[in-house]
Amino acid sequence: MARYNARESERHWQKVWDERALFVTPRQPSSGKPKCYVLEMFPYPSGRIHMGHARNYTMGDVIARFRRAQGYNVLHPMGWDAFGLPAENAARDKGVSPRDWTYENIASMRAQLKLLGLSIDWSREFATCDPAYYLQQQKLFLEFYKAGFVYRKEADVNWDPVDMTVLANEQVIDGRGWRSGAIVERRKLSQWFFKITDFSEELLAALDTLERWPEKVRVMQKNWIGRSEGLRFQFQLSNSEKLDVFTTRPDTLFGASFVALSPEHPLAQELAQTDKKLADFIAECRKTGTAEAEIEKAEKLGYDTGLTAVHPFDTSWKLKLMVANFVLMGYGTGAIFGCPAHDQRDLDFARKYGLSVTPVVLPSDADPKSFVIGAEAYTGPGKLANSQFLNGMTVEQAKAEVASRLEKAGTGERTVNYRLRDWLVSRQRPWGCPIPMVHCPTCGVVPVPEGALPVLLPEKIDFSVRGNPLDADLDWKTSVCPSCGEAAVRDTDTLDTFADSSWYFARFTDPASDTPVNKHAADYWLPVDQYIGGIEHAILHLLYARFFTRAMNRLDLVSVAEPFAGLFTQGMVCHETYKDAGGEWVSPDEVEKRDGKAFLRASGAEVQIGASEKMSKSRRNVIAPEEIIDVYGADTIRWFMLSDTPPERDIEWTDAGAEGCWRFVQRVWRLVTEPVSVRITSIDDKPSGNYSGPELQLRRATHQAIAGATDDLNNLRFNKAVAQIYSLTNAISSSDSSDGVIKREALQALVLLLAPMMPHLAEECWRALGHTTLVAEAPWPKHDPALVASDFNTIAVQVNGKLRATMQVLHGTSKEDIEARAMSLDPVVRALDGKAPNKVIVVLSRIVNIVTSAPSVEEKKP
RNA sequence: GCCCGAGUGGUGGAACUGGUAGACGCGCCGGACUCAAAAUCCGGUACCGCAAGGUGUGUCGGUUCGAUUCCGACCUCGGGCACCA
Repeated sequence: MARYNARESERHWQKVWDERALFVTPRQPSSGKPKCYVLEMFPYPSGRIHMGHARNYTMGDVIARFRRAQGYNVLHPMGWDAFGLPAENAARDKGVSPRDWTYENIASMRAQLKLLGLSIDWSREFATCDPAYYLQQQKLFLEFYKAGFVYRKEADVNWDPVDMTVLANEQVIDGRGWRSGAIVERRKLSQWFFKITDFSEELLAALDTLERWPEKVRVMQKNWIGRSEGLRFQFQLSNSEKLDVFTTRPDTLFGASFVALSPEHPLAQELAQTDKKLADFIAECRKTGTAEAEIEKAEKLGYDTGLTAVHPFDTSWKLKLMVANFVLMGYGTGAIFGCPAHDQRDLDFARKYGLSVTPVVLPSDADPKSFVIGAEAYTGPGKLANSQFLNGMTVEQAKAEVASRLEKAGTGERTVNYRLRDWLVSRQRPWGCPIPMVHCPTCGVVPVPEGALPVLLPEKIDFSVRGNPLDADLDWKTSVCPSCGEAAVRDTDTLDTFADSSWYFARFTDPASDTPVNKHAADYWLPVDQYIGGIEHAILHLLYARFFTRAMNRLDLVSVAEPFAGLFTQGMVCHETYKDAGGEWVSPDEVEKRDGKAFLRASGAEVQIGASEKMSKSRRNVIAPEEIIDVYGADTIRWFMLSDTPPERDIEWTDAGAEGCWRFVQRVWRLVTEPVSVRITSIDDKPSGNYSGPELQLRRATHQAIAGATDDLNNLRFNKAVAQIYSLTNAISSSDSSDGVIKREALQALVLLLAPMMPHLAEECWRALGHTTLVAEAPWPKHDPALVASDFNTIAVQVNGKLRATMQVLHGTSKEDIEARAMSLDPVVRALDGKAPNKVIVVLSRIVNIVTSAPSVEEKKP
């Protein structure tokens, strides 16, 4: 029998699926079927598909094919997140246009993806750099603008000096730009923002409704939004101004020993105008970076303004007004009152400047007379002390009391503060969606009228200029004011590319719509039932997409508020790393492995085997998917990605594993096609009547595999579904049954279960079994519950909790009979050694535990 | 520092609501077929022990007839957040 020729078969079946437009989802999906929208995070067209893509898209494809077989209307589209800096860098380095570079990459990546045999509806494909797409995005931007979800303001922003653009807070990691790794600088610029903070509360609250999201992602978003409840109130200052502060600990107000402003606080700035030393101090503070390490070792520094603040409950009590480097302008009001006894930062500060430290919350076990604060602030619960009318209250009671008194006095208000800040979306980059705004000297900022859209990018972008090429392109930049008709200039910034990916899933539901979203189509398909991608987007993309969906929902463009009902974050693909004697990274294809050691293929010199790490160019441990497809075929790589490792964990690519997958492909093919004494019968034959012996055994294995694999796929446990299929394969090849009908039933089930995972092999086997239809169109097999439950149970027999024997017991046997049988077993008799059982526990169909005596104290000790 | 998650054979990993720890894969060992090899097939494979048996799920303790699973403390690794008042 000929070996399975993956290359030929895969090409053939891909052509057949394509010709029959099998995966093209109709515009009018058949009614009466449930819908299922399966989506993987769309790729950036870097030029090549990597193993991470292969894993991601294989998982999505398995779900899409599985749901299709189960009778769902499935939507499974693909597109390209096509704006972004790599295209600009390529353009600058190679002198090509970013557009050509991007579309060429898309063409080659599309071809590579198609080799994987994915069940994708390619008729819905688009790239975010298509003018047809960004036209709709500009419309959406203007709708957001009209609704007040977009605004422009001057603010201190994060400037990435390498990528030459501003960045959103989410894109600054440890003080560095997320792409370039450059330390970001602070600049005061006028920029566009999306008002994501309007949605803080609902973005937070709705996290609890996202039951099919990983807990981890929900926690990360929760922390990022950072809700804290507290009190905002006013201090009367000695210069007769008023100062707003925010606190989460109003209960500690009688422990206050100073009031502090952020160096960036307007009042601090104002005072600095007439106070040279303060101006110097503020300048000094600005120098401190925002990187983690710097903050860690940064000393608490303060400057006494000479002003004082009046304590809200005691007009004779004056608190020093300081400017302190650790007070952030971006949180709360940019001003605080310091209570050193109960806040570590305030304590460090107070010790340095000799300010008073009065404990006002005492732990329940503390002696009020002797309780003092040492080097550590006390932040735990307790009773109030040294606090006039608050004395004796709990922290909660005192918080409420202070809040209501200040609210009554009209100088305070209970508020909720969020860490989340508005999303800065302006980018000083030319390869992005132009912001459809015009700046007119007389009318100010004016939106481009819808009829004048799209604002197209220029045909040619000149990268030789300094700064943003769009800004330097006078032809492009020069425009007229839509309002007064006079000369004006375009906004030369483009939108953050994360905006592009914040609504593409809605666009896929009708990519030809002449409005951003066809509400009818979107309402049918949304939310995405299963979204799959990397954990690295836990905050960035996933938070932005949630915001966009909510904003679109408020504008009645879509009915859903949440875009992704189910989210799955898959692990990375790793590979061993190698270093030569000189410490240089060595690529796996230069390496030969023998006896657990690695040698250079060329010279035979031994190389050091390092840790398994994420495949990356810098470590040279990349395996290209197309090379594997070329040797073994797509089904092998797909099977590898699904086997063994749970999908959320990192998987290690190994040659041995790949060969094992390839051997399994051949094994299935042999099993289906090899000549056997019992020729499997016609496709219409179905098992009937009662079977026993090997026939019953094989039928059981078949139906258990169907039940198990179905359950595993429903729960995205691909590795376990794979194990079920292996078990069924073993059962078929070792079966003694000579009944062709039973064998056909088993083989068909095997092929059907295999179909979502190894679709090409499955088609080939399906045909070999005599079918003229496609397995891709065959319904998912159903198990017979009677065959999954066995008549017999294997019951474990323990003596004093230790396993001594097992026995086969007919279903329905009484406890008494089970106990009697257990007692008569040889190993049990031996273990009992004449002792009478004290107690016998019988759990039907599971276990018998014979206890001779309650373990004495001695016995329990080791 | 705070918040998550994970520690199981040589290895990737199974074990449903506490009930036979190690399914399934990889690797390894032995055998068959072969002149030989590849491929394939059969058997074995947690550890100690000839066996009976004993020991084993990061460590220590607890609850229980029974704990990988529940509780407490700790150790290690991974991830996230971090001057957020």
